[in-house]
Amino acid sequence: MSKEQNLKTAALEKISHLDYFNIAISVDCVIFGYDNKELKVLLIKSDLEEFSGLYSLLGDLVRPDEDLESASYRVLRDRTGMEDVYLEQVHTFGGLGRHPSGRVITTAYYSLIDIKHHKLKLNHNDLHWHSVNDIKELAFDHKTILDTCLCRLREQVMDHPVVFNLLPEKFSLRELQDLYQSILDTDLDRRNFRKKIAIKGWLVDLNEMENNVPHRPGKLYALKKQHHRKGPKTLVLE
Amino acid sequence: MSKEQNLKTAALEKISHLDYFNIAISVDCVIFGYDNKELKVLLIKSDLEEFSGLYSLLGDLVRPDEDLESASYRVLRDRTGMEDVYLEQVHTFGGLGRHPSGRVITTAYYSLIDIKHHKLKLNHNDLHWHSVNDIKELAFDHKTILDTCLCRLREQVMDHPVVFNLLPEKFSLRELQDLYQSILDTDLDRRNFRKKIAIKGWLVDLNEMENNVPHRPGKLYALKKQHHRKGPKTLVLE
DNA sequence: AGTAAATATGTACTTACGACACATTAATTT
DNA sequence: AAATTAATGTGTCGTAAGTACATATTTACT
Repeated sequence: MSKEQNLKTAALEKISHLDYFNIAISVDCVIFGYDNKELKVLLIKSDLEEFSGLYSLLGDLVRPDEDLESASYRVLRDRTGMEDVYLEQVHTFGGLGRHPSGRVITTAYYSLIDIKHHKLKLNHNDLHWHSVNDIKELAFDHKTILDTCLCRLREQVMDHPVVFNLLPEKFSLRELQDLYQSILDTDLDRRNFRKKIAIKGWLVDLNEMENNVPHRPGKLYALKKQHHRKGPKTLVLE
Repeated sequence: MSKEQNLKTAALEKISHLDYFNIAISVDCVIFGYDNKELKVLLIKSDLEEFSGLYSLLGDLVRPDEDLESASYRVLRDRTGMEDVYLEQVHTFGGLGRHPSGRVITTAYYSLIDIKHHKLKLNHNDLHWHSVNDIKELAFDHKTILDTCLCRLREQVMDHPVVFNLLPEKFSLRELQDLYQSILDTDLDRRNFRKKIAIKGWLVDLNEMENNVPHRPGKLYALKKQHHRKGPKTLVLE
């Protein structure tokens, strides 16, 4: 290798080394909620000029002294005031042009919370629940991120007892079915749905009844303790 | 806010800003192969003193001008000489202590290649195929990464035609069953396995026979063109 | 020619899934 | 108080897929 090439290589390496650390990493949380028979997601008005008028997911840069889950929980805590929330990593998005101010790679998480239990810390802020079905466009690549997380949620819903995090502790089978229908965006046969849920063995019959419903009240159920899934998803290996 | 606090905050922000860009991001590839009825993974001797004697996955820092898939393909190309390889993102690992030289967040991919078709570019290097079952310990958190990717592969195997990337173009049903058994680490009933595969409709009967086998030769099959899955996994939304 | 080893195939049993109808209960209305 | 309304609660049948299991056939090898 010639002397010039050596110099050139050294210079390149120097630049490269600096650039390697010129990539920022963030987390974005797709925070799902459920209300009025609709699946909702928590969004905030984008503060970037490029995306003025558009909403975006809740996210933040990852700090040097926290891991990815900690960063996600910080975002969740700051925005919703909630702590023990179901959280699951979905995908990392690293496209070159995804952030107008520079190179930012983001890891997307989805989480499930009971809307009723959270006091929006920030009514002064432009933070609101939006019906997932109504969302056509978001800032950055956040629409893709949302779609990816929704897709993951739909994959999970029948095999894992996660969506109970969207409901109050006690619920009727009708409420549960309505929730499933919102998530899957389909109608389900009531008898087959009940059979399917019964087989899972996830629920306990509380021997209580709904009240304050304008019709015959249904039985109330709760998720069995052993199936509670709060906190970050634990990797189940093998 | 007092003046001192202001100064303090400004200083903190300065430090924080620098630190934000003091996180490096890498990709690690779990490159699976299949040979001698065993599932293999491509590993290299770790070059870090802390992990001397241990093997590690193949990875590299992500360059500022490439996205995550490009970085993974670069690693694959450099190490195996192969281009059109199945690749799927699995998980991002961002623990604080995972890299001894500093903060490195890594996105893990797995890929599937036909061992026979790749000319190990680097026999001089300490690059070798290892039986997945024999691996007890790896450098960094790479054992966890490997386990996570193996877990994902097992989830995919029955529902998606991906493992054919591990086989030559033409194969017998016995070879395919052996492969499934290696991946799932179980015995499968031959008749039920064939029925299950037949129902998928993934294969074409080539009307050819094995040869050079020391027993009655079986029919040869190939994956239908329409089910070929090369390149990076395409996100199928909704 | 005989033996060994693998291929190729079918049936009976059980379990899950999907379509579908009717009696019951409580709140509301008349 | 009786009738109406709207939702709850439950069972069957046909179909599709999953599992367990045995025998005849073909080729290579000795």
